[in-house]
Amino acid sequence: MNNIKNLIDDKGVKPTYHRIKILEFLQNNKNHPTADKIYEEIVKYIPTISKTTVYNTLKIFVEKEIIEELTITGNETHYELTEDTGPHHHFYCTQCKTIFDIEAECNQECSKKNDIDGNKVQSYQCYYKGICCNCLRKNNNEMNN
Amino acid sequence: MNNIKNLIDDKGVKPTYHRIKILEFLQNNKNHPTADKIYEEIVKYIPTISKTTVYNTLKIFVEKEIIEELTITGNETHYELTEDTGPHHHFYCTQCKTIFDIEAECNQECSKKNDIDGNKVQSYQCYYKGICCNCLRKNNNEMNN
DNA sequence: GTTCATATTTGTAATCATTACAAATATATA
DNA sequence: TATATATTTGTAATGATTACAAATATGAAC
Repeated sequence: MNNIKNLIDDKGVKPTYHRIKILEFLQNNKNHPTADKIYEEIVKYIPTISKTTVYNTLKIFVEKEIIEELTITGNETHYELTEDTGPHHHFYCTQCKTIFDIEAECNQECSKKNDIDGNKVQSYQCYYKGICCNCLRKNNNEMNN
Repeated sequence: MNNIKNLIDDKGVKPTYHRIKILEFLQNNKNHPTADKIYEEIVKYIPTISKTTVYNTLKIFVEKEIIEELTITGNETHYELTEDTGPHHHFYCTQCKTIFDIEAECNQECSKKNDIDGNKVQSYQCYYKGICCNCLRKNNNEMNN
């Protein structure tokens, strides 16, 4: 709670109750939620919160690089904390729509560049799309029945 | 023209006039156009074409892996030919909204995997977001005036 | 060539995430 | 306490994409 407050404060963002709760949720949910998912969960605890506030807050957090946005699926943005856990890739399962982390065993150097060919880099993302192992197994079981 | 016809035919897609023109456009425009941009240009030559046809066609092409979709910006999908030019990254300028290729000097091996940790890979993308060198220069000039 | 089944295309309406915007509320400052 | 500023809220608008049914074209069988 307090470290979250400081995290926001340090970036020059006023740590309001709403903002703290949203960041807290992202810290406890590493499954790359969408704005809508965040709203659905937060509204259980803050019934008066509006979806616009969630969008506004997420936008501020992205600008301040407190969180990062993942644009993988094409129709909704997912969010994650700007982690201290080092660079990682993402896997998006087109069947169950889940996004999960993939250890980035290669291109560590790419992720650290803040300049490439004279262009100023603000963020770097890599993602795989495909069928996750859970769905593969499920599909296989259904085939054999 | 004929090679495009064959390219479509080989993938089991009937090479209709619309489909050939759409693929032809993508072959001549390497600037990662959106569905809307493709429609705008094609409709000049085929005034009766509908936007739905463009979307349908692009979807078929993606399924057959004739083209690839880039989901970078979060609010619209960009398309490019599944190139024979080897893997590359993309740079998205948040100021001028341009997408251009970046030579992939690292992680060549990642892009070739069709299995990662037991998950079946269908596509792989890496992108940078930031300010391109043209916009940087422009911004700099404006500052000095 | 005609008939029939199928594939493709079209146009319109719906969907859904996100944003715009102005009013309402809370917060901080004098 | 009064006033300015920041935050939050609710509603309406936007815009890319999809759903869907009707219209049209294509191809095979006769």
